[in-house]
Amino acid sequence: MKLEASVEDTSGWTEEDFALNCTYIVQDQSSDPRFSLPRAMTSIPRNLSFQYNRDQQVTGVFSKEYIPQGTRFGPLQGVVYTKENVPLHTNRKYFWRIYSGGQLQHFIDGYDVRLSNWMRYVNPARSLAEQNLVACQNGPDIFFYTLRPLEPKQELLVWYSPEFSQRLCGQQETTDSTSTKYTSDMEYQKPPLPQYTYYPKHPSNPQNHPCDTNKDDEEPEEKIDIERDTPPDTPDEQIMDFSKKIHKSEPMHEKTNIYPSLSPPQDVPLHLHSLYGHREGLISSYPSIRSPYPLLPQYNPHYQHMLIPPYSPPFTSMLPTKPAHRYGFMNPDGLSYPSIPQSGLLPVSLPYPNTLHGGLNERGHNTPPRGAPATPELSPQTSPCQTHYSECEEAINLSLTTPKSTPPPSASPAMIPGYKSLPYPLKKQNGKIKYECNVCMKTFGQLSNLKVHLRVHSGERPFQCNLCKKSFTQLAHLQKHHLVHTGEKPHECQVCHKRFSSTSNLKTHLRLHSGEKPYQCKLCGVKFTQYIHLKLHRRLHSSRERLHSCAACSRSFIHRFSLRLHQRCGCCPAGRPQAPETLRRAAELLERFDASAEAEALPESAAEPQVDAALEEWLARSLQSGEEDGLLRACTGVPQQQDRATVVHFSHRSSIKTEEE
DNA sequence: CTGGGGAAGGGGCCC
DNA sequence: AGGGCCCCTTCCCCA
Repeated sequence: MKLEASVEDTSGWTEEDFALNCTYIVQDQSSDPRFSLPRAMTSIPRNLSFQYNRDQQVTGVFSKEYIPQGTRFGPLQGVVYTKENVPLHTNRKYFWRIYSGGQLQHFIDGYDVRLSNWMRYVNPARSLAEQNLVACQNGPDIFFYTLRPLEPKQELLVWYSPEFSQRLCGQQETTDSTSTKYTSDMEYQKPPLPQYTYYPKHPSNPQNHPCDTNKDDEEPEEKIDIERDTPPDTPDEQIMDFSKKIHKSEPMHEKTNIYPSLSPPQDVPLHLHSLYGHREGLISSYPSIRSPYPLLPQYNPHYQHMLIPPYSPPFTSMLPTKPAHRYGFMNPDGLSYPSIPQSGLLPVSLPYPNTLHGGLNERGHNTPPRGAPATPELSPQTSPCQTHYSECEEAINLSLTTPKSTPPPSASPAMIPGYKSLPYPLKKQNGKIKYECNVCMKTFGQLSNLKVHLRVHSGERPFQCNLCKKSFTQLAHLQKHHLVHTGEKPHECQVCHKRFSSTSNLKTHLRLHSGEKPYQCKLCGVKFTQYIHLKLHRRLHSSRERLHSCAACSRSFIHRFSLRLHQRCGCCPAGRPQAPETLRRAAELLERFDASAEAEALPESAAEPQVDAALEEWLARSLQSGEEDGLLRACTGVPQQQDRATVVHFSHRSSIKTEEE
């Protein structure tokens, strides 16, 4: 497997390959039931945005920021039907077929905007060149994977994986026969294309979408369609439902020309062929040609009975072995949502800023087990006719929380050092297998540790406090947090019997009794029980202006006499040559003296003997606390005394150590 | 302003 | 995979 940061060639990948090699998981946003907008609108991940037309209808889905290759979106959500319980008059434009063991198992219907997710709005790619998403069935779910990195403001354009196309085409006959089983009263007429089947017409049965509990919701959609002067998006007329949206300035005939293998029906102008045809699956919101042919006999009324769409990938490299079929576009967006304030942005009713991190999450619960085939048999099954909700609801809800940093994967490519298409690159260190984070290159001995670590980058916080809604990356953190609400303090100090919520805090507290101060200032030797106190203390030193700089090297000092010492003792690289390690340690010690109380007490104009005396004093004090100083004395020429013989011993130490008090 | 103490969160390792 | 634990870090408040 390739590990370089280049874009991986996925042309030979199976659906399982996409599942196993995907690096980033983008989950839907949770839909707050208080929102008036449907789930299809509110579920859009934060790193994506809708594009709207003048009528505030969704015309496409765009990236808001850089999205790496190997990012997974989904699963597609909608109403689940089995073959047997598909309502006869349901609109099949948003049907996706789920197969198991080569057999059609059920459909996921994205028609109902309240029960489907944002993926219904993703437009199909019109060419291999512009395709950047591939639709794959993993288990019982359909996911979209990025085939290549998406730049900000790039439209998401999807097409089926080769396997997907194969299944769809391979099932044509099977499903044809299935469909005809319950079409006794249909007006059968041979379709113009051999792949078509017919849908039974039941004019007397006004059955609606089974989950359309509120019929009022349905009406505005139809009304808007009519107002657009386009055919209503009803089962009876859906085939006439071409889009009202203008897609860029590209003329339609260019689109059709992209797919010369698609066989358009006769009697229809070529440029209109792409407007009709898809009855299920990938349908387009592109469009926008108002038909100069108000009556298209070959589509109406017979096409309205069509059950099986002519699935056909538009790209030769993805073409199945079966003959190519027609490829067309229809408008999936027959809906209008009022009060969308800004096009291209999330609805303002969402309770979070749309600029937040893109929600690139770690591989979620939906992911098939690594190394195991992503088959329906291995994945949880969804019962028929129930809303196909994500199994990651918990994590989705948590995505509403605000991680402190933007996940690097959503940043520019340059900020993703060594981005790889493999989720967990393996490394061998000392004979042991290490799992490497492909964002920060940190390695882990256990895969589970890496997975937890990845939440640092993804921003995923799967564990939410049900009291304050704060969320955490680890369950233990949530459990610890819960003590805040209960007031429980399980850890008691055996000395003063004060209680603490965590062992860490108890341990810090115990230092007060033991006198331990592990954090020492390198410059002045002051010690602290907590690191933060040392950090705050250091600021005092750094705030001192170092006005006396060495002309020969980059070092500067608070005091002029320190600079003189620096030049005299050979600490300056330009002076007496010293071994690099000796030089470093001498410079370090001089810096400490420069910041010491003894140096502070000296006047800037202090003569050399005065400075030497102060240095000697500082050394004595340092020695009392066990600090190393011999080297500095040797360097500075301060006369050695017998009682300081220990400095020779100390000079052998490799670094400044704090002696326990 | 600085030092000091506690509260709480976050990352990682081990089992 | 996930729980438990440890360590580190930061924030806040007070003297």
